[in-house]
Amino acid sequence: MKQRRVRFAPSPTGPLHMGGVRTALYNYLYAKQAGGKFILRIEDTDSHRFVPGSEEYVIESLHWCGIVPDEGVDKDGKIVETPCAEHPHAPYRQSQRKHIYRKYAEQLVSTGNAYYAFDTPEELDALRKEAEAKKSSFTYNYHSRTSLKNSLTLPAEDVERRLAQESGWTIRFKIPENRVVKMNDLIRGDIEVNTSTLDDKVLWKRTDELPTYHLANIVDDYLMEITEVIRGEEWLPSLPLHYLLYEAFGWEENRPQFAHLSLLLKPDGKGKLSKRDGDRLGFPVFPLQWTNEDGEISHGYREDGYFPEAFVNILAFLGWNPGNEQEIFTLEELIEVFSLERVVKSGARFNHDKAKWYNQEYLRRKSTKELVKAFRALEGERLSAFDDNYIGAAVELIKERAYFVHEFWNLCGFLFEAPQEYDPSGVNKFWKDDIKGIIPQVAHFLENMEPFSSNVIEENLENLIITRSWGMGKVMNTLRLLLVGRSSGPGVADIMEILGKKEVLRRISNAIARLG
RNA sequence: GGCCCUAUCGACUAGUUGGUUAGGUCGCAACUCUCUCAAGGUUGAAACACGAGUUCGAAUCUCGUUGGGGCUACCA
Repeated sequence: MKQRRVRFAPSPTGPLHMGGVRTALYNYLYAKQAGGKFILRIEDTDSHRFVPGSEEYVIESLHWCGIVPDEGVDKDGKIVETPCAEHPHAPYRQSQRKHIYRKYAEQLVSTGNAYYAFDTPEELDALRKEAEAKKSSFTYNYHSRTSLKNSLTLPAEDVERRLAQESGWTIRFKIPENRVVKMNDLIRGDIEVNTSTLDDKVLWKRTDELPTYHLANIVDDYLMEITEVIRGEEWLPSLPLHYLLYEAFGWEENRPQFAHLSLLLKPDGKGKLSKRDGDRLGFPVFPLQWTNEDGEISHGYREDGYFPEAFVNILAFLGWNPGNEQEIFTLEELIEVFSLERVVKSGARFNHDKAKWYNQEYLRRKSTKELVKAFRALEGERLSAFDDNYIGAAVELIKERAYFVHEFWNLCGFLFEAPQEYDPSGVNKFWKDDIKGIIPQVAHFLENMEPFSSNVIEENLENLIITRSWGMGKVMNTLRLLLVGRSSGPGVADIMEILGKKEVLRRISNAIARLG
């Protein structure tokens, strides 16, 4: 079997959305499992919508996820522009392949599969508005093209003159009339469409003298020897055109197989997931943070504290499952078990809670060493006076209660800074006259405790409290309040062990002094 | 409007050759553990969109309806 070659082909019109990352991921998994190549190609044939920085954003996003292209991007993370052994099909940016497409577009005209059209955008707009007024719609097709300005209707000399004189003309594909195109999709099975419902799509644009997606895409997939096209469902309606193009070029033998992925839907309401949903519902829709030209910041999974492994896992399970009950998969494991047959056909709704759960699962799987490093990266200054062992003990105490590393400080900051104030409702509830007499006795008892370890503290303290009939809850909750300033948190004995005897006694006496 | 795709708990989904108490995960609830809050453990509520048809028997096959999604640009 020949080598599998798949591609991810985003257009640089802004930040890559998580749905795009999922498409890239599925392509990557498919390629890696088959021992094939994953290619990145930049489809920048729309000069008007180009957004600076989006190409770099795509590459950085994929890199963060560990979805690294085999072809199209060099070791420095740049799109390859000149062919070499590893990147034989360069350039991988379509704007730099313009000369290639022109030839193929004209080939289609000469074989009668396409024609020059001279209608201006304004003329076509007018026709659309006119049709709209009559509650119908204008379509450039077998029916209407006979009455429009193109090389099919105009005399040959007129066409010659226009091609020579006029700067603007487009090339349109001549969709055959009343034929059934039989297609196959790896996920959806057989699909049939009658060509009479299709329109004569523009293949070559007059406005920026570049091919449209349809032409560039087919030519590049052919030239780059792509074997499977795994892309979003929004392309399904143009699949018949793409089939027809392969046929018109005589490339049917080399036509890739297609797989159309369902779209990611809004968590609530209607429609597909969009940029705005993230801000509205409080979760990121982009892998990495993005700042647009107006300075507006969109959240990114990376900056919001998601681990890339978790993000990849979340994406993989949005529209695919392994068929068993395992939910946590590394990239390597996903490569092993992924299959297009198990991709779900209907759209998947993103769920923020489940995404957080995934991150929590990955957080729990991290070693203390890794978490200490991540914690330091986030809270460097506040932790600088403490060594890794101390921070490690703190992390181990609270890691089970966190979804994200950025929650660590709130969960265990009291181990690094003595409380500045005491939760008023806790004070109100616990700091009563009887306990005021008990706490100094407890402090005195702790002074002589050796070793000052969680188990010893727990056991002895419990004995003391029970013997004196003080009440476990009352004493322990008060101690927690005095030690950390709050009435909730980890076990008191565990907190004491990490703080150490000296600090514990200091905090208790400070608290007594402060609270009176 | 037209064309195409799609339809199982609130969400993600299993259920690939028709026969299951329709399973799992997130979330939710209760109980439990417990010095608090989490976490953990146990349990529970929760779904085959609807209508025909085929069949002894349909979540599963067929048709229709309805819902959802996409496309309908000289955007991708």
